[in-house]
Amino acid sequence: MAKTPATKRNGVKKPTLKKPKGQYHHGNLRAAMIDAAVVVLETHGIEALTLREAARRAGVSQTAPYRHFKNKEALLAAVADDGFQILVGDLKAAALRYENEPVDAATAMGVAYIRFATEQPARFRLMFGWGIKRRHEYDALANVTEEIATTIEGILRNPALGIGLWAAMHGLAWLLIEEIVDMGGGKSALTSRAEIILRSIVAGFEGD
Amino acid sequence: MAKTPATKRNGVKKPTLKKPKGQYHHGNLRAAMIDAAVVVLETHGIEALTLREAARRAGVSQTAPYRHFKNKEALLAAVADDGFQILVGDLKAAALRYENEPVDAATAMGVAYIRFATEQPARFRLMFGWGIKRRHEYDALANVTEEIATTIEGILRNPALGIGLWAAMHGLAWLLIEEIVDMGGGKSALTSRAEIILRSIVAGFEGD
DNA sequence: CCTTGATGTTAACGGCGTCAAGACTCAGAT
DNA sequence: ATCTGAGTCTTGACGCCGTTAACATCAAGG
Repeated sequence: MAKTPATKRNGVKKPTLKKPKGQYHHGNLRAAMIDAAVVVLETHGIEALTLREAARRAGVSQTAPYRHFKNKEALLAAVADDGFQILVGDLKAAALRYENEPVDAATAMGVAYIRFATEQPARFRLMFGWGIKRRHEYDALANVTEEIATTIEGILRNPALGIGLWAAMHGLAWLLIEEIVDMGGGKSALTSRAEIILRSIVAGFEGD
Repeated sequence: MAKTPATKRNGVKKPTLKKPKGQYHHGNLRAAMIDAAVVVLETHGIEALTLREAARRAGVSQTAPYRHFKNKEALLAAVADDGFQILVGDLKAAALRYENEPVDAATAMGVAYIRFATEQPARFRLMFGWGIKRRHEYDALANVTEEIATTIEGILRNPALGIGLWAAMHGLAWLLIEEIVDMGGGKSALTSRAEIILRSIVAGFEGD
């Protein structure tokens, strides 16, 4: 949904985090909870992300969030959806830079995908590692994953292979953030090596 | 480590589950805990997998497992490692069926990978969705992922692309079990469609 | 001003992971 | 035969968690 973006990609100001003390109402607790959740997620991992901790950081009591989220899962869904909005924006931007050049466009999308994952690994895991039934209970999530699929498919000459491209991007991202494979070097080395792999996969698709 | 397999792949008998009642000692609590954990995992999902529940199913008190596992995470690691042993066996068997035919062998491995994931999705998620630091704290896990990597690389003419193949297999498996993409049809249709995608990726690698 | 609905607080419940202290069992040394 | 000690399991307790119920506060419109 991301009705309230709260903090932009490189947000200049964070309008709402802690409740103005002395005031009974917070003002924008929903957004503040999402922000707090994202911070906890990336700094202390998902196991440290508890409803109570996020509420503490927002400066409200532990049960206040229930006015804005049905339960903990709903907060996680909001955080995930927020991330998906950013991701889909990144992917579209990457594709747009190489119109009519499928191989370059697909490779750029893959690089963007992997950059997102490595920059916010915990959030990325939350977005995709969630168990089955959940996802379909939140319309926003189902919609945005659909959007990613069509974005990817729109790049290739043979859209049916979109799944393959997504799978390759996703698998590579996942193996990297879980540190199951490592590709040596710093961040730039990682990106360039990932690009090589992605390009060879895409080339296979495009018959080049 | 999987020192005590407890239940074989298609285990004919389960020697140890509940503690023989009236007896003080269980006899094989470590294996029984792993078995119980696997059952809970696949029937009620990972969020239902608690130390106390597994202990209940094994018929012991909630703290008995601490004699065999340092903490909950150690139990999960054992379950994961058990799964990895099965997976690596499946992969090697698939590769062995098509010696000297890289494309077929790699495709077969991919199919085996996806079959494992779709047959035991919760366990598969546990094995790979674990957060970073953990994995390196358990030698067995680091070793077996290494083994998978070399198994995959051994198939291709250009071993450097092993990462790409693993990524493709893994990503496809993940998108399927999370039901982010669906490939229609029943199980056999899924397998055959997955095979097509995998083959086109592998073909790109092998320059065929 | 007074009602009303939205938003926040306090108190409490059961379940969880974990620790500390004690009870049971059994193999081997005396 | 008995003692002993290591290994195993139990009971009891602690703090944290998600969640609910009952109550308090605030903002806005009649």
